[in-house]
Amino acid sequence: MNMPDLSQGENAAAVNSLRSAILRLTRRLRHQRVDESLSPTEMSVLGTLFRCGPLGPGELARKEHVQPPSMTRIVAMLETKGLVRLEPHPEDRRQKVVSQTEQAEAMLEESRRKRNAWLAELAGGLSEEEWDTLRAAAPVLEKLAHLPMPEAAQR
Amino acid sequence: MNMPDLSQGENAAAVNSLRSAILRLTRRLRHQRVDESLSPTEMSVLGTLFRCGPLGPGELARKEHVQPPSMTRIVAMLETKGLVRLEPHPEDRRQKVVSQTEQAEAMLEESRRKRNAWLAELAGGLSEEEWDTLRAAAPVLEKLAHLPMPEAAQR
DNA sequence: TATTGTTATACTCTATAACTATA
DNA sequence: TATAGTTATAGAGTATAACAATA
Repeated sequence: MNMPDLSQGENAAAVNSLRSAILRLTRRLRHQRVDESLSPTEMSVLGTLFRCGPLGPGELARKEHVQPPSMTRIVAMLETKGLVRLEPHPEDRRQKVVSQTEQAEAMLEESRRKRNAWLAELAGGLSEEEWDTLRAAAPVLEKLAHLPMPEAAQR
Repeated sequence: MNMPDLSQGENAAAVNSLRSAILRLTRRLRHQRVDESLSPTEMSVLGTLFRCGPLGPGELARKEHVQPPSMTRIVAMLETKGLVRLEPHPEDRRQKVVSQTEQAEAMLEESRRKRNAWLAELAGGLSEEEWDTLRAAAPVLEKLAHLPMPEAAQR
């Protein structure tokens, strides 16, 4: 196992700070999201479908770290809003396939436009160096979000 | 206003990725927190009191990006658990002052110990360079969480 | 009249348990 | 028996609206 010789104390402080920042950012995102009609997780699911293509509800649930019944609800809501299609799996009749609609693509495009406007405003508050740092951190945070967590976390 | 000449497209992609990573991490934190008896926000409030010293419920609510009634509930819960003291303000009888108890300090210490064990396990999944990136990003994310957000976000 | 905090209430998101249908 | 998904239900966390006390 790759186990670098790192300073535990500094990492603990970093994770501490990361954790509270992440919590507060989540609360801000809930209120200041660019699209009022979609919850953050619904947006996240659309993003996943955009990146990965059609997926089953179960696999979506695993990717989003949500339980299957929650994903059932989320997908149903997205279907009601016309952003997602729910079709039977061609080979296994137990499974279903969730895919984006054209409307979802248009919505993602519009949302992207709004996010750019939001960013243009926000950019005034961060220096270019700070933005560099965030750009570098984004993929690491994504990796962290997907990393299999050791059982030790429960001890 | 400090407005660096930055590449909008790259920042939009970074924020997009940050957002979904933050959402997923929040869900994981909810389940894999080191202290089972405290919600993430309760932990965050204790951390803020530790860093800033005694504060009023209103100021705590602003710092945590929560509405005042929510903070009333959180503080009441922490008081029930013996982690916080709620006293009248010496000068203004409308205000109250929330402060840590000795028990809270002991709990934070124990929680820090557990977090170190969790980190020792987690370290196997990230390279030293990735940890460097996270350490650098932590203060920027904290800043982002506290940045006054422009009205443009609602448009 | 403005400010600090609280009470009462409702909503959103997510989870667990039990169930159906298919493999 | 095992797997994919759903239904029914409950819980945690937060918000808004209305209110009380003090400035």
